[in-house]
Amino acid sequence: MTSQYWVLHVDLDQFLAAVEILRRPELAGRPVIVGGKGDPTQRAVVATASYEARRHGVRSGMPMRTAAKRCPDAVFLPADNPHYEEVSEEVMAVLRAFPDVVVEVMGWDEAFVGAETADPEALAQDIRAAVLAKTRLHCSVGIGDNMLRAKLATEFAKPGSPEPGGGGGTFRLTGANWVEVMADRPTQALWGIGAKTARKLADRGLTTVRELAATDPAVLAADLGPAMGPWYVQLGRGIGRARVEGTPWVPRSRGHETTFQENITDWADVRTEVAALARLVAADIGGEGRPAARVGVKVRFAPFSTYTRSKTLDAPTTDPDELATAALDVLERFTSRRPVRLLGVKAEF
DNA sequence: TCTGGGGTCCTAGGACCC
DNA sequence: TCTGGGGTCCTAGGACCC
Repeated sequence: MTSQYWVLHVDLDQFLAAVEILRRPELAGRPVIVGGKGDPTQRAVVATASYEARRHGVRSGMPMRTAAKRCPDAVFLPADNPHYEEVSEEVMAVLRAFPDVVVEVMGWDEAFVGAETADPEALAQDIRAAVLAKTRLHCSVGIGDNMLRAKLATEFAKPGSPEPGGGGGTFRLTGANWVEVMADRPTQALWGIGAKTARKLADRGLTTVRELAATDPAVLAADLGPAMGPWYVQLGRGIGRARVEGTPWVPRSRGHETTFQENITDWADVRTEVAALARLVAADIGGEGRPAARVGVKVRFAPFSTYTRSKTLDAPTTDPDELATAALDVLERFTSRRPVRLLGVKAEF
């Protein structure tokens, strides 16, 4: 066997729920739902549902209230982000400990691994075994000849995948089986095409990956934008970035936002909250030593209409007073005084 | 289904400049 | 003066992802 470059996509199974079950083993086998403050009557959404909860139709992103209706017997737990961050770091350290691999972290619970190997399935199994041994967490690994295919392959590796040959913890998706596995699926199965774009494509007669792949990129460029149009066609053809990048990520922005349990009706309170959010952001970017060049404010009025305003600062700053003043200036550009559901402040570098 | 919080990138129009 | 063309920055919004 000859060695070649492979992309592996490592994705922890039901990460937040699995971490909580490790802390409280008596929860094993029970439907566990992690999200918000763990109170299903509050304004919050599900961050992760255990497989048992998913069997009742609970999904991430679903309002906690809805989850409670679908699965009243579930154990609801608050999201403990600092802990998940710590556990995630342990997992990433296990990946980085493999010799001659490049690791690109995509979130708490997933990462790409680039490696030169003759046997990517063996490497995938080694990774799964090492992660399990060192962290007691299970993961699935997608194997691909680029990042797009590796990422999509993971879904077929996951426990319970109905794909023939799938569900076994690893799955390989390359140019060799792309058409067989993907061509008849809806365009939304692709990583980067959501509900809105899938509908736009369907309006143009493109419902399957096969149809998208056969489209002239120039036609979609004129229609859906010079970058996005051709990119969608590339997605349909299974084309994506081939090399995993190990260089550390430099954030472009840093922000905080809050949804209030009760809408705010007094504009003086809105101003107070915006100033507080700006100081939170200032603390973050001050700690990172990166001054903000722009400040943005987001306001979501009840029931759910969202607007943003922003401005470029005269000079970049990390000063909390300056950032709070700038955020309040930007806030003044909102003229509506309807009840406010959410406020956010963001710094751009 | 009464819809979190953290982000990224793209698009398009207008301002402004040469 | 009825009027070019290119480039860049600013801003708001949209879509997507974890």
